[in-house]
Amino acid sequence: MARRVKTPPQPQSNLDARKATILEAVVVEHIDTAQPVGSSSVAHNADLVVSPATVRTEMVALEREGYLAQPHTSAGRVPTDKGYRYFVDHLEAGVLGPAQQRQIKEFFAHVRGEVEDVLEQTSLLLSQLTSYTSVVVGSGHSRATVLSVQLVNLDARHHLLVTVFSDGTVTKHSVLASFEANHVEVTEASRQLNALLIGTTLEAKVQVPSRGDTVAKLVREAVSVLHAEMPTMEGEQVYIGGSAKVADVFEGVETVRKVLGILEQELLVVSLVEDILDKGVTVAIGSEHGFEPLSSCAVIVAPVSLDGETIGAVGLLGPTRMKYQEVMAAAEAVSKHLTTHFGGEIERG
Amino acid sequence: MARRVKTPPQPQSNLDARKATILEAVVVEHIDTAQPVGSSSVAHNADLVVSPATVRTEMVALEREGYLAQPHTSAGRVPTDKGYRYFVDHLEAGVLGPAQQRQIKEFFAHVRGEVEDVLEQTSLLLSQLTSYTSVVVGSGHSRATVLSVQLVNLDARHHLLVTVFSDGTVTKHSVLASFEANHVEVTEASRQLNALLIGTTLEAKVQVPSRGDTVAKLVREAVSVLHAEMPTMEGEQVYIGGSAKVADVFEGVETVRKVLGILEQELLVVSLVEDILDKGVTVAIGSEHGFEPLSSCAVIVAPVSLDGETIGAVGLLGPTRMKYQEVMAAAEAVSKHLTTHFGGEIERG
DNA sequence: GGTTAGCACTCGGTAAAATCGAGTGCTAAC
DNA sequence: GTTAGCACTCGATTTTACCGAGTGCTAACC
Repeated sequence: MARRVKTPPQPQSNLDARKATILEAVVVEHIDTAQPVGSSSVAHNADLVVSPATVRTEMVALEREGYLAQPHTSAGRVPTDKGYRYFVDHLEAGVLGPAQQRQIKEFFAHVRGEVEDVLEQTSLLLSQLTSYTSVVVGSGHSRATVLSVQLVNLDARHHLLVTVFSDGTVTKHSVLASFEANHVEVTEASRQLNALLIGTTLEAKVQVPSRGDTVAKLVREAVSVLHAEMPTMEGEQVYIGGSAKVADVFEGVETVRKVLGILEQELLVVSLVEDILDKGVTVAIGSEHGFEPLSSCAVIVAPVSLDGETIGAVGLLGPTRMKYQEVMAAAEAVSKHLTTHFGGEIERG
Repeated sequence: MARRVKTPPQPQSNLDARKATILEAVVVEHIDTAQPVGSSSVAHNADLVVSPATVRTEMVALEREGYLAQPHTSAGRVPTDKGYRYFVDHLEAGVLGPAQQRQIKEFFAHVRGEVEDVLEQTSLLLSQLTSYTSVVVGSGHSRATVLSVQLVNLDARHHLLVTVFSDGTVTKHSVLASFEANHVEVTEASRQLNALLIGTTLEAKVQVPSRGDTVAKLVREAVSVLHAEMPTMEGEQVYIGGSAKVADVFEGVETVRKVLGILEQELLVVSLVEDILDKGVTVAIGSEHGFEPLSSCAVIVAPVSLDGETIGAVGLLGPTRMKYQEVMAAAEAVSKHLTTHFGGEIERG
């Protein structure tokens, strides 16, 4: 679909050095204190050797250009989304603290279990690491091929279709037949399904038998149930870690409520993360993601890829005044580790 | 383990009719307004034909007996946990509004899909119905027998053990072997596993082959991986619906944070619900569940059973001043529907 | 003896007033 | 272009006053 052109990586807006320094100082301090920042604290701060008055003049300019805003006349300045954007675009990559590095290493050295478990635990790790709410998305297995199919009968009419995919995911689907089938027939259907489906993707059409016998009917039923899953894009996995952090990190019950409400709708979250990823961006600030209820949030995402293909993403959600450098470093580190974790798992095998 | 004796069903404390009426009036009004309740509003209210002064005298008594409390001298009274307890114990069963009844019927008429999906959706239904956070717990499948096992090989050393249980659950476990195995061996191991495990429960010990060939080693490996799951009590499913409601329903960021934090630890939630269920109770108010961080919460649970056995539970979590009657009715109705939904599903089969 | 009207009293909540001070914009001098 | 100086603004905080809902007590009432 038509999307806005990918611009973020090359910052277009240019500020002279001093304005940039001032803007940065304001952002840094405001992230730290959550308070509007005044001219004098900026002047005293940093490598600026100018008076507050000069800073003030510059701030007026920055405000006119949309980088800063004033909550009210006699208050300091607060960064706008555009201000944060500039800040982030000009951020040199941060380095993780040694403790955090150790924690990540420790985690990936000891984590084990199914992919799903690893992803879930990773989301906890991330939220612990950053104190923000984390989102870990594993993409669907539309590309995966079928490794094995099995029809298990629960009773005469109820069967369970269990499918194993090449990416290690397993799905189950109830198959409720309008006719009875005995054990032998189910086993035979299972055999035929295997012959039919192994090696195919869910997207592929398969030739189902058109005969009218019980086995053929079972096979048709099973295939249709399996393919019916397709449109729902199932297989998308989402793991949200540290939703409680929302209450810490946002002020105002209303905001907390809204954000929690969004987080509950996991599909929404997935599409948000994928949207951001599509735009080739790693940070979406405030209104940038075009998602009104989250206009006071910033979202940081980092893709997890395997063989050059994106197989998932990790994301972090916080207020616009979030600790970008730290969090971006954490997201990147974890996504890298995830990549090698899964990559290594397969190569080593 | 030793537990407090099951008392709640037969209320031991007896208040004379008037005190009871007053207590009830206070509870009702406080639930409605969230404000301390004064003597005059109680006197005007209801079937009491006494003056505020009399009500006051009674209130002093009720306070002395621990049913009411006064936030400060010149304020009205607020129910204590004990007060709520009395109220709940003497509550006649409520009736659901027609709209809600319809919604529930509608839901169960149209819901379909796997058990897991139904439970998840049910948790959403419950929270929508009641405006509180809901918890739906499906108990583990320790009692279920194995219907089918299959070992699928991903590559020479990685295999996936997929097990189908009689209750319709499916589990998968990675099996990482220290040796290589070819397709034929894996298939054979799969066959032997089936022969070995079908019909057994996870608790049962099975006789594994002690030979040293690849197939036997695979079988041993697979069995041990499968049985290793046992102690973790896996199979417990939890679905939490409407966690965002927490922000609406509790005042004070601190409380919201605490409750959300608890909800995140799903294991904790399960054990809480099961604990309450164990005590034979359907409502746990404030400190009754002995779980400090939730001391400002009330939890309502209703078991879901099948063939006389408890297979799960639905729960609702709100402030102690929650709408008990409504919520209990909703919980009961939904749990009944769930029971028949699953019961019917199997019988009809 | 239980009930009630009357009354003094308490004390949180709200509102108005006073105060403070961080921060601003402007101007004039450097 | 920079800066010191200054009047001004305006949110936040504190102070004070006040209101009134609600209490507990007592004395009268039935």
